[in-house]
Amino acid sequence: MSPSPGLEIVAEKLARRTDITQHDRAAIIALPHTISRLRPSGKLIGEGAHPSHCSFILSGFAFRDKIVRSGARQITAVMLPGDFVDLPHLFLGIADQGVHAMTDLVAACIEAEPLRRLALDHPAVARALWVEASIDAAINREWIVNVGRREAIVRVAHLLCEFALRTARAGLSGGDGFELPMTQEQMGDAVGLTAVHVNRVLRALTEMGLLKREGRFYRSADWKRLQDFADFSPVYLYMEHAELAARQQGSRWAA
Amino acid sequence: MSPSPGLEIVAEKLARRTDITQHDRAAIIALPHTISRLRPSGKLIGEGAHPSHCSFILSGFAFRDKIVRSGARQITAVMLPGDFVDLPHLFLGIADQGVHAMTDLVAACIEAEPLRRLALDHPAVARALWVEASIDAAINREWIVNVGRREAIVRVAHLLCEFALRTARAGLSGGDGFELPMTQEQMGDAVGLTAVHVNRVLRALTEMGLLKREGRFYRSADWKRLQDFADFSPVYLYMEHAELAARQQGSRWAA
DNA sequence: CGGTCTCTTGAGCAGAGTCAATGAACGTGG
DNA sequence: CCACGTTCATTGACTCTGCTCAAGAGACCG
Repeated sequence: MSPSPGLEIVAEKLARRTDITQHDRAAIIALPHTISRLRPSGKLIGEGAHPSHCSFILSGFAFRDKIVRSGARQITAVMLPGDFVDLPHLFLGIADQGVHAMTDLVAACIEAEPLRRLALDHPAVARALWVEASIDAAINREWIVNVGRREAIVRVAHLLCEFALRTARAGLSGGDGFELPMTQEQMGDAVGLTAVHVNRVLRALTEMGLLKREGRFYRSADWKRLQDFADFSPVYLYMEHAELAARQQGSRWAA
Repeated sequence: MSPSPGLEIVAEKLARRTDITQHDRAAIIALPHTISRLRPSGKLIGEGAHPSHCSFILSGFAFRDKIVRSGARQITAVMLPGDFVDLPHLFLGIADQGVHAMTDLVAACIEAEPLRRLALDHPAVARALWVEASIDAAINREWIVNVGRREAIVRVAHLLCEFALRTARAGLSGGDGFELPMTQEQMGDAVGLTAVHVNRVLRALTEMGLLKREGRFYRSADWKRLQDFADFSPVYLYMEHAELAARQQGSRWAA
């Protein structure tokens, strides 16, 4: 826990979608915070906890989950560098879900109360945070659809399409594919399948020529065709127009 | 569309969780709006539309849904009187989902831009709306879990438990049960099952003595036991303490 | 009184789960 | 440097939950 790397990157992130004044920016950077480093499966927040801070991911992946009575886990969200981890709980007292590191993780833990005050006193910041929270919720809704009404192979394809775009937006996609640092068990927990079935379905996608895998690195020879197969439309990610146009045209890693 | 019934009730709703000044209250009531009446399945917002207003339900039920390629529908949320319909889209340009009336519906359609301005200029209002949006999202997350990781009969029981509390909070629960004006097909679309299977599962719940049905009116002889069976914990509804205590003790309709 | 919508129930099927075993990759301690 | 334990990926055989197809019965409406 060192207070070294500043919150400039948080201000950057918020400024990407919303006009932020220099004054707002300074207020963001001045927020009290610590830097926290976690190992895979390390706990950021426990289910039922009263979070006193709101984390922002600097590097690594994290996920939110809930455990059902049978012991099964459902992952409700995966967060990438540049995502806020705790926005859903910022104005609710209790976390209704746990948050864990998926990989080695570095996060800026911003104290919640100052952040709430900042949001309420700075309309532009409020707006920017609100948009982030709204997108978080939009992804939740798409996941309900994915888990509820698509067959297994389409679900997994959809998950891959989502992360293709999100990793690209986070600057993690090298150009012709992306690394998705989830075990097949975690993928199953995200889309409501067992790890065994995820494995079979990944094989099927590969055999169909829609996907290439090397470990956890995923490529597609025909990105557009995978999106079609996956019933994937990126609207719910609410990406900035420029970004989306670039991705859609395949400037990054579509064939 | 008549501007008659005022927005006092919206101010009330927001004041239930957050302290709102008289000034805030006046600003809310002054928001430009119309009253709209819809028949079942009438459209409030189409998927892909650019909503220019944010509705608040005065009476009746509404739901949000998305259609997948196969033509199947997934309901992502059901809204009751006192719920905001469009909060998830307020600061996003496009609606990623459709919103329809489930029953005869009366809603106050508040113009979006003035509402946004109000929220940004009045911190207490922003906070109140943010909390509402956060609860909306919390329900989404619980639905992901329900659809992804619970077996059919538990899913349906969970849905019933949720609406037992939410209808009670909305003042719709008569005392010993509640009316849930959804067809079994809609229930299936909400929990990721077919109508046929919902029917079978409702029968099973009845035969287990956990549920009594008369048309769409649902009762339980042992509310606590149904909650246990349903793996239901009301935390995610973030009800006010007083409400929750009352419900939990069965002062309304638990046996 | 016919048409439509919803609920109900049966019979058979299949998609995804369970159980189990094997192998690869990796880290760790001797 | 190697033996071992752990985690993850992979594959097969079998099971079962929930789906599909189909048909009938009320209820309601024009």
